Amino acid sequence: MSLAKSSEPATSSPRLTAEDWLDKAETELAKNGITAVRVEPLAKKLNVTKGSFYWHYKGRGDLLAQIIQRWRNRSTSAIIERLSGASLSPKERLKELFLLPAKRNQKAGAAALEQAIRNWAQHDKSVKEVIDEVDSHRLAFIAGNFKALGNDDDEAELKAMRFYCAMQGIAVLGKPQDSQKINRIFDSLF
Amino acid sequence: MSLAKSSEPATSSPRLTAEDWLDKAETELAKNGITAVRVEPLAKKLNVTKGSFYWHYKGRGDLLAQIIQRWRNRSTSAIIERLSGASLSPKERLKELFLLPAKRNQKAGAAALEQAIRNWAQHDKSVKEVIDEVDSHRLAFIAGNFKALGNDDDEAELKAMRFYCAMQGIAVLGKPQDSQKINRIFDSLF
DNA sequence: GCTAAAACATACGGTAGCGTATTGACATTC
DNA sequence: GAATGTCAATACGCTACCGTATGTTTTAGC
Repeated sequence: MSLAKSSEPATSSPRLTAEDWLDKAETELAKNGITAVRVEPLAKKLNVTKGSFYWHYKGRGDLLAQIIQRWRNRSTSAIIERLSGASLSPKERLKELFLLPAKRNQKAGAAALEQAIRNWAQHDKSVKEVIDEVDSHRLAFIAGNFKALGNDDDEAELKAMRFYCAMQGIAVLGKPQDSQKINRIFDSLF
Repeated sequence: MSLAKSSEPATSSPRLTAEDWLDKAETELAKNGITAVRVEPLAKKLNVTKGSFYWHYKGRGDLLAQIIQRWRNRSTSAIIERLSGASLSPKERLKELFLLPAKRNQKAGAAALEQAIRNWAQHDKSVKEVIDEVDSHRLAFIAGNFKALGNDDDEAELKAMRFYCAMQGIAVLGKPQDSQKINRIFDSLF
């Protein structure tokens, strides 16, 4: 059986990769905040000892740095995907974006992850910079769509800000929120 | 000098009260999150040892419980104050509320405190309950003002939700944000 | 000024986590 | 099949923090 390429070790591979650690760390971050992503507890959840961790990473700080880096890349490229996601009108694009936090298609709480990172940024300046960058990126994207809908630059900027604030507000309130009311709020933002 | 009544020990009183611990804990919570409110570090910042703390409180959990309790009381009574703050039109009331996070009149970041608590609630169910209660309270207050402006129940509820989401969104983005733009957003929410 | 309570200090045992050093188990390559 | 590289286990020292137990000092009442 030399047709190896065992890219998927099914349930639990005997060996771990650096990404496995990142994934678990991300999950833990989303669930319990940045202070909960510790190497020894993570090791237990991965059924290994921290001896493994310190082979893949220089230390805890290294792991945290890579977490925020990966999130930054994904958050910006995710928008590009939607941008290139053709066959969508500007308003449809915005609706997709608006309903993201509510949707469950995301891998187990992308909204929770963002919340956790946003909170993390309150005590970490470098993380705050990443968030500001992502926010600017998103705002530019949203404003672009409002312009495509016929708004002038000034109006588009304002509506984009209002749109994004409402989005984040819904996420922060963190209630189930019947989707009907959310839809009506969406429609009232143009 | 028997004209005592030393209610204000000026800079640093020789003895501490339970409220002094609460204040410092609250400050620490707002600045660095709930995991940063630890008894020994707090003791250092208060220039005492934890021997003092364990006289005033049963333990760390006790302190945390009182923090959230005090915030709950203040957050609900604060609205009542504004309600009774007469000589204000409904719209003026809403504007006051809307601009709260931006204002610096609050004692060193009431917005940061709320953010920290909101995050804390993500890993603590009992805290989440308190937040939900406060949110409901505020939403009811906001909706009441929209009704006073002539909106029917349904419309008022929707606008209140949109208003509150925008508010929280602005707070969560946490940028300096020129107040002019915020004012325009406010005006567009009616 | 003696006393009891209030406010704080000191000292202790215990846990959890970080990071390092050393060694061990496979796997690959030659 | 011996060397090398990859991934992980074990053992260690260290720090931070919790909570308790037990002094010690300050304050107030009489």
